[in-house]
Amino acid sequence: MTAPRTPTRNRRAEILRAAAELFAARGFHGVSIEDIGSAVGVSGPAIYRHFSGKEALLSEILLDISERLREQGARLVTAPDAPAAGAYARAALDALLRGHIDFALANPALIRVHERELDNMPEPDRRRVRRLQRLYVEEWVTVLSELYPACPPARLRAATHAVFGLLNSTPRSAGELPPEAMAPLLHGMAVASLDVLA
Amino acid sequence: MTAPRTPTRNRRAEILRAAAELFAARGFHGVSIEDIGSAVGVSGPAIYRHFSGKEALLSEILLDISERLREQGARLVTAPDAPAAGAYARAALDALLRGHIDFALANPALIRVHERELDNMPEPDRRRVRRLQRLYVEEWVTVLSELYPACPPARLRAATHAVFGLLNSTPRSAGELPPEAMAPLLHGMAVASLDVLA
DNA sequence: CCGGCAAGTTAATGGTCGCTAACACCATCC
DNA sequence: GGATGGTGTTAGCGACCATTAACTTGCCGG
Repeated sequence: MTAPRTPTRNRRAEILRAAAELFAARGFHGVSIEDIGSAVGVSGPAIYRHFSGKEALLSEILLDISERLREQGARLVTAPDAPAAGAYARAALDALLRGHIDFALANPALIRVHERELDNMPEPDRRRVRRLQRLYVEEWVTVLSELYPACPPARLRAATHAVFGLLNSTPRSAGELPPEAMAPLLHGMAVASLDVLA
Repeated sequence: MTAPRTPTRNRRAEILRAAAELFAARGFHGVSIEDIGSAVGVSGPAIYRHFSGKEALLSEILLDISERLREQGARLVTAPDAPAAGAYARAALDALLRGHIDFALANPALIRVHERELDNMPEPDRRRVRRLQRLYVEEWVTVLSELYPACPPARLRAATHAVFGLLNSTPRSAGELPPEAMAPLLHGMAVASLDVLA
């Protein structure tokens, strides 16, 4: 009765978190299975009791990140009805920004892995991640095209990628400002930068 | 007389360019010496005729990038005299932006390597690159502190990193827009985003 | 009590990789 | 024209690494 609950799930989650942290710090090829094992107090091949291989780890990490971002975006955009055409889109953009910023500030390591390690994924899953990323970008483009209807889609997409670069700077500027100061700064900078699309 | 000129220098430069491209595409640990060799039509250990090892390649690439950026920044900031206090700083920021954007658009692979591979460098050189990067950031902060004197330095530094993220999005949004359209877009977005520091 | 399963362990295997060794070619200089 | 040095080549060595095999241990249902 006092026995350890959910024995497998905890280890799985532990391993995933440790692997993400290590991948963020040293890159996929710079981390060995042994490294990941000893990071959770277990040595080497014990990982294979929970995952089919090293690539499976990366796949699960990246799929989880992409799904969380995409789902968050979809939730916020599909949600309410339209008070006034422009005001709704403005609120949706605000929500997208807030969601992305919160995620980036809370999980700088995940953002780093998401940015860097796509090409090290096995093929079937890579396509899925790319699809999710594309859908997420399209959420942004849809909202932005409502705010800036005169702007061609290619320009909206380029601006979206630029804003992602801005928001994802969190792993690089770690420690410069506390998160409570960083969040509104990034929000303000993003909104202002997008206003040149008008 | 029709013999190949500057035999060593060309090979060296060729190898550096190929290595940078490969490092950008697959990451330092994802590229083998054999890969680099065959990318320049030479096989494997021939690289060691020109470089002492794989890490030396990365060192030379990163030092070159950091020095080019820093030198460019220093040149533009130290250059002219001050017409009006604010107008000069405005021009200096414009020059910094133009320089960084031109570099990023012309060399997306180098930007990628510069962003990602610092930790794979051997220690003595890593410190030098970090110093150059810090100096480059300080150029920006100095100019910005003139434009936004009320803004605390930590905030200026965080904003600078964010703008770098925005400008360095070029490798990710490749092909969305032609460079002639991308450059003014990034310039405008950066200027606008920095204006929230006022 | 006991068979089975989940989750570890260490040892071994096969492959890749960085790097060195040993040798070959060819221009140039005395 | 022979020594020299720069630039290649292929073969081999030692290290590391992902993965598998074989074995241990402890919990838990019957």
